[in-house]
Amino acid sequence: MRYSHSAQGKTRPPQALDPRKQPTQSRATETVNAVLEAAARILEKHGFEGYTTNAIAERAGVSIGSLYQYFPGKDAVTVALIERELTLLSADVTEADSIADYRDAMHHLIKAAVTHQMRRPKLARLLDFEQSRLPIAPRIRHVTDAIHRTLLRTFSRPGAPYIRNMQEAAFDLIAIAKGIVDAAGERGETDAHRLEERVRRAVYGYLGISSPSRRGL
Amino acid sequence: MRYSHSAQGKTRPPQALDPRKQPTQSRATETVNAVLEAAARILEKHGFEGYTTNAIAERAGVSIGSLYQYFPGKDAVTVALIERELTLLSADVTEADSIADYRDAMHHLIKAAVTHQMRRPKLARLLDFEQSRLPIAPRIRHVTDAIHRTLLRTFSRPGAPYIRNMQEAAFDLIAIAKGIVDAAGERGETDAHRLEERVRRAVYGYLGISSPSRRGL
DNA sequence: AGCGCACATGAGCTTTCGCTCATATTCTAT
DNA sequence: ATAGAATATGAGCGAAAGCTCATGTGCGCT
Repeated sequence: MRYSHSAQGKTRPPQALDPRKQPTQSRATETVNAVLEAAARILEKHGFEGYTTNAIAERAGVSIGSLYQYFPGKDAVTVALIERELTLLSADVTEADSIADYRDAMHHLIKAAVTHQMRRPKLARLLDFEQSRLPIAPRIRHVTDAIHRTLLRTFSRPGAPYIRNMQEAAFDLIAIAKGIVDAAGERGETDAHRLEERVRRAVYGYLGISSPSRRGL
Repeated sequence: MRYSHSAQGKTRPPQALDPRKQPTQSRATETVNAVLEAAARILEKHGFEGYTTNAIAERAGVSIGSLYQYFPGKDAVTVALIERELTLLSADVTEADSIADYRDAMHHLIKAAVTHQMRRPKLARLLDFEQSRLPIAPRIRHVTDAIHRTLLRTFSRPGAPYIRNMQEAAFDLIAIAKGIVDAAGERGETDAHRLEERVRRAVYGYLGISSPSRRGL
């Protein structure tokens, strides 16, 4: 009976989990944001090792009681953080929908993926891992689905190569980008452009299209 | 703090000046193996959630005290398990050194990587994560270095394409394979051949060589 | 001023988990 | 058979972590 899911067992009367409910730039929102950023920073600095609710609250400058006023449990903090980060990525990714040329759209997608994973590399990696451990939260599902749909739409463009299994390809492309960037991040690489170029080679190879322009490797 | 090698720190008598002890491995080895396999099974079934020393000992059919007789701490169990799994991979990978043709060697490497990651997908994924969290154990370093060297040797074969940065390429290839296979494993895919084919496309694209045995994609 | 509501606080409860150590058991040598 | 070394056992200790709740504090309203 450890990890509490997003929903709650006990009768906790008031609002709890929803960070964006009131139109006011309220103290509640401030606290929620402070907690999320504190959680992010702790994950980046100490990993799961130091990722405790007490540490998060202290770093956020709020009491532990306040943290539990806005989040039903530790996992809810993590889920909210995942949602926050994925929303940033999603906003970037969906821009591809308004790019006419297929190649330009693909380029944009790869850049978005690499940029996201490089922005806060350790955080992205750790959250990714937690996401696989946690029960699938609808709020997260919603965001990842939007990303996925943009990929599928891009694959269906005029000018796009034939792709046997688009669903599969969408997952694989994300996996390739994450794989290369995460591993590089762990080794301390920081040059996003180089990484982008390498991811592009792998992705274009995967899709069976020749690398555009490009130096001969 | 804890971590360290798989065996004990005390002076263990080399056992067996008495030749009658042949058919059964020593009890120490039995216990160590039981513990490692128990640890593996718990990780596969419950993830880090249920990965406690008491649970490992119980599942291995030994007492918690015995576990600590052979391992200086919990992390040492994990390190030994990582070493055990990586050694299997390494044995497979280094076979590539005795394959004459460059393409055949690459094919073998990719197959080995995919097979390893697919054999016990969840275990491989979790151990991979732990490896990044733990201080670098020399025994593990040794095994991964051997794998890495085989990759570099393969890249240097006659017939191999020009590769600008072989170190980087070696890391990237492993990352691509892990990325694709891990993500697929999480979605429940089990067809190793299909995965191999996809990894090959990405890898060959990355290396800038056209995919051999052409299925039109 | 007085009242009541909304939220903040943090000491501390409860449980879990890594690990120890006093004791028991098994093995080996004589 | 007996001593003594080697090894196994598991109750339980100390620390850590998630979470609660009795109490405190600020604020709007009358």
